Amino acid sequence: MTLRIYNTATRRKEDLVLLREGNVGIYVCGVTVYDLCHIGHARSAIVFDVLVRYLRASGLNVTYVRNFTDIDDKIIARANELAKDTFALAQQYIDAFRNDMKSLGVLDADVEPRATDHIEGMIKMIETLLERGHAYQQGSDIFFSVESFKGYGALSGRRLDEMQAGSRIAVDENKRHPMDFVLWKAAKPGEPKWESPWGLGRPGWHLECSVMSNRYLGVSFDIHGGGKDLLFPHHENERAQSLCANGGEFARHWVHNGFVTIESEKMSKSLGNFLTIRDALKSHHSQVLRLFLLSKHYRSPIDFSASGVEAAQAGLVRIYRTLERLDNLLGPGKTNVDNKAFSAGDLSQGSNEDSFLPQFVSLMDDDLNTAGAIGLLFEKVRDINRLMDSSDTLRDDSSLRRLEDDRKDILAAGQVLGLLETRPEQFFAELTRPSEAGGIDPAVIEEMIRERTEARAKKDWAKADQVRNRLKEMGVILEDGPQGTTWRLDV
RNA sequence: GGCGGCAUAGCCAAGUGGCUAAGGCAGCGGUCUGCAAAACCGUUAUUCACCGGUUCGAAUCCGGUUGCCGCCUCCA
Repeated sequence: MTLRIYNTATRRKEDLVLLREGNVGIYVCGVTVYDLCHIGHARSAIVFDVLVRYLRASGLNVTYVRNFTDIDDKIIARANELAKDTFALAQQYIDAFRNDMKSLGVLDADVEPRATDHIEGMIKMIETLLERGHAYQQGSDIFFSVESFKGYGALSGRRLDEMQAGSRIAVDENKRHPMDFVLWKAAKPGEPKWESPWGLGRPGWHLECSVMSNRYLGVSFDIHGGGKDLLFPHHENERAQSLCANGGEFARHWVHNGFVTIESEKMSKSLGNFLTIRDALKSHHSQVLRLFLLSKHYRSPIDFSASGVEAAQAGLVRIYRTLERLDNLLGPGKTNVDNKAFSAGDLSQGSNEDSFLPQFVSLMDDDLNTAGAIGLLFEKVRDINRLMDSSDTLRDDSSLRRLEDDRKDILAAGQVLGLLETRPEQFFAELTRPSEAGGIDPAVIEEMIRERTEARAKKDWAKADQVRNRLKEMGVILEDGPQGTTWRLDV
């Protein structure tokens, strides 16, 4: 596997060349914990979740760091609004984040550090920046001097003289250059504060990521990720500080995911058009949301719409129906497949380039083309159904073996995408739970089916159809098969 | 003002120099079924916003036009 992934810093797809062979260090900017997460956060988390799952499945040893920013202006503002303690507020939303991520099937990062646990490191870093002439003090505030770093702007592709600093927000008059940013802020009364050589205060944004990535991954590491909106100023500033204080390369590869829009507009609180993960999960199954969010390339904007998610659900139902058929034919499949399924050795064994997994790998290797990979999954599903439809399959050993292999393959691919990890019957049960399945009594359904079966035996089709229609109105679909009649809720 | 992105069927969406332009959803026709459901088969873009150029060959590269979006302020 050679993952080729777009590097924002060079604006090109590049081979992921690792600093230490076999190991990947990845740092992703998590969330500032002052409110519930929305589906934009979900997309970002899912994209990097898939990246990490894929790297691991390729046999790499991944160290995944995702931080919490738990001290910041917005947290303070929110805490004041609610008359709450900032730490309690942050903790509340860290817990909420963890719950939401779990619901979405997003795996925990290996390290989930918090800014407030690294104040000491931040102070040290500021001292280094001061010593090296990259920072200056104004009163009790410390600023980073963007003009002291000639590479400033290289990451986001901007030039200092082309940016319109202050066009929309007043520039702090203490700054030497309008783009200079704060490293340390003197505490105002009632704000959380820490001791420092410059008096009581708190760190500026950006600094925590520089310190924590360095602490857990080193001066130079492989991948730094986050939403596109973090590119400037956050990542630009982070990079500037880190390179000035630590040297090295900092992040070798920058990966940024695109936004989720609603009605083609970026979600924002001022427009009131943002949807929390919780609310989204009330009306949609988590795997449906995942499939939906992965069905477009991660760098493009994706528009969240009810019809789009419903289409994703219809597609996922199709896959699960096929898995259910496979289970009925072959017995239940393993829910957990070998998570190293995509390492080069495994792939070369008895497979050619046209077979499913190598194709899946080549799509994923091409800048994480999950949309293409999902298309491939559907093609495989059709192949499987076709094979199961052929009448002699039931007695044909080689067909059965092939179906076993096919199932293993799609489950392996699904695992990388964080999909298909549920048993089909459980998936269908979960899918109907949020809707009004509550009013349906299985015993009543069974009785009605018995009634209909009797009518059918007497070829009383009118009565049989009447029962079918009554059930249909209740949202129950009947399926007559060789083993008798089964029922399911309409989804 | 600067920077970046996008435009592919009714809808969603891959494909970024060369076989018949993936796949999903929706629709229509068929197979199966007493009728259905599910599944399968067929069908729905001679064409990829528009104009010009490069090339033996372009949805794919280059230039221009139009439209939409994002960033330059906190944001995943």
